[in-house]
Parts: sequence; structure tokens; C-alpha cells
Amino acid sequence: MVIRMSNQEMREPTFFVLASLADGRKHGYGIIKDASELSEGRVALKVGTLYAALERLQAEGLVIATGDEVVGGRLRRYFELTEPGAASLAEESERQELNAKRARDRLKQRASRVAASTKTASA
Amino acid sequence: MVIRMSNQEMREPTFFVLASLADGRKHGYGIIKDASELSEGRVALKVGTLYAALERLQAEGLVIATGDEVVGGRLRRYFELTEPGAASLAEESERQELNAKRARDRLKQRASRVAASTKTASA
DNA sequence: TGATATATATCGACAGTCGTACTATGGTCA
DNA sequence: TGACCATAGTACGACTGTCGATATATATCA
Repeated sequence: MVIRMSNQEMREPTFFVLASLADGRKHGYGIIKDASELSEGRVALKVGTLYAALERLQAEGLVIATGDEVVGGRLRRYFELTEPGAASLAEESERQELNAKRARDRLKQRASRVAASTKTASA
Repeated sequence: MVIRMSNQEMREPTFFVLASLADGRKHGYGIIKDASELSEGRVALKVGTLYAALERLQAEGLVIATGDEVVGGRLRRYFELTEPGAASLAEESERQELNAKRARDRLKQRASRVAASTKTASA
């Protein structure tokens, strides 16, 4: 298992793969469907991206394969979130929330500055 | 000016370039310093990344160059956030906050599930 | 019969970032 | 004086994760 530096940004598709699996055991296509719902259609995971991400996340130990099943004549590869995977998702969520908060604070200040300068300019 | 699809993820370094400029007019190296402070040392913008991002953001109209100045014998290239740039940053912040919230909700549910199954297993 | 949904595999292209090396000035310190 | 560091920007090859497209196969529905 490859140990990966934390403190490194996680891309949105990868984030949604973990977030989807936080809901419970799922197979590839199920993750795609779920991520789409979870994000209200905004995130459409591409198959290539998904399976590449699953391989990578397995290698990092954030996800484990929990058996293949044949349902309706079709193969399904199931996956589950590991504890490190859950921790990683939690960390990433926190980071994003912090970043968003910092940006919004600055935008707020900026908005009042812009309002003030507009007032000055028109005066 | 290239129009770029919204609904597309923004990478962390790019996000911090915009967030830094939301604070006001800055030159390249100033952005690096500010981004580092703003993120409590977590985000260390690389020079290559920064100037590439600034070129790109200019082409997208999210940032404008507002004059070069020579201070202490050294060239400084100054930049400012545009209104579309501020809007883009706001949108991105909102998206990240939403994603983080969704992930945390699921992790919370998962935590109670895990606690329940542990209890069952030990009973 | 053909279209659509489910389900996975594979692979080249691409964008943004990283890492490193380079030029150049000014200040500090031994 | 020379060595070193912080500031400031340029340049470019390598890398990673995602995209886009193609392929295979089964079940269902019109």
C-alpha cells in the first residue's frame, strides 16, 4: 500500500467517490449514479475516471474491494470505504470548508470596499 | 477572452490566487506570501504554478494586470481581481462548502452505523 | 430488430501543477 | 570583500488525475 502525503488536494471526482462510499458498500456504476444524485446532477463521474480512481484509492488503502457479484447476468465489482478512507474524506471536507470560509470573508470585505469606493466616486 | 465553462472544478492553487487578490492589488511574489499566510502555511504556491495561473486567469478575464513597477531595483508585476473573478471565487467557495457539508453528513451517518454495528458485534 | 440501460475495461490526449534551474538586485554578516 | 539569503520573475520538462472515446456484453422494452 502506497502511503500518500496528506496536505495534498483531492480532486472533485475522487472526493465524490469517497463520499459515495461513505454511504455504504457500492459497485462502480452504483457510485456513478449515487454521486450524480448526491451532487444534484452537477458531478457526472466518467467511467474512465471512476475505475482509475478506484484502483488508485485501493492502492492507497482508502477503499477496499469487497467481492464481485453477478446480478442479472452482469458482473458487479463492489467496494467499501476503509477507516483511513473515511478519515481522509473528513480531513478533505474540513480543508474545503476552511478554504471556502476564508475566501468568503475576503469577498465580504472586498464587497464593502467596492461599495465604499463607488460611493466616493459618485460623490 | 476565453469563456470557460462554469461547473468545472477549480484547483487549490488557482483558488488561492483569486482569494489572495480578493484582498486587493498584489504582485506575483506578494501573492505567494499572502496565500501562505492565508492558509496558515498549508498552501505554498510554486512560482511556475503561479505565473501560469495568472496568465490563464487573465485570458479568462478573472484577473487583470494593473501595471509593472520597479521597487528597489526589482520588477514587480501587479494584478487585480475583476468582478467576474470575484464572482467565480464566490461560486467556487459555495460549491466547496456544499460538497463538504454533504460529505460530513454522510460521515456522521456512517459513524453512527459503525458504532451500532460494533455494539451489536460485541453483544 | 434496434434502441436504451446496466456494467466494466482500456487508452490516448489534455490541463494544471510540480520540480528544478536560471537570471538579477539588494541587504546582511563574517 | 565574498558568501549567503530574500526578493522577483522566467522557462520548461515531468507527472498526475481527468476527459473523451471506443469496445464488450447482457437484459429490457418498443
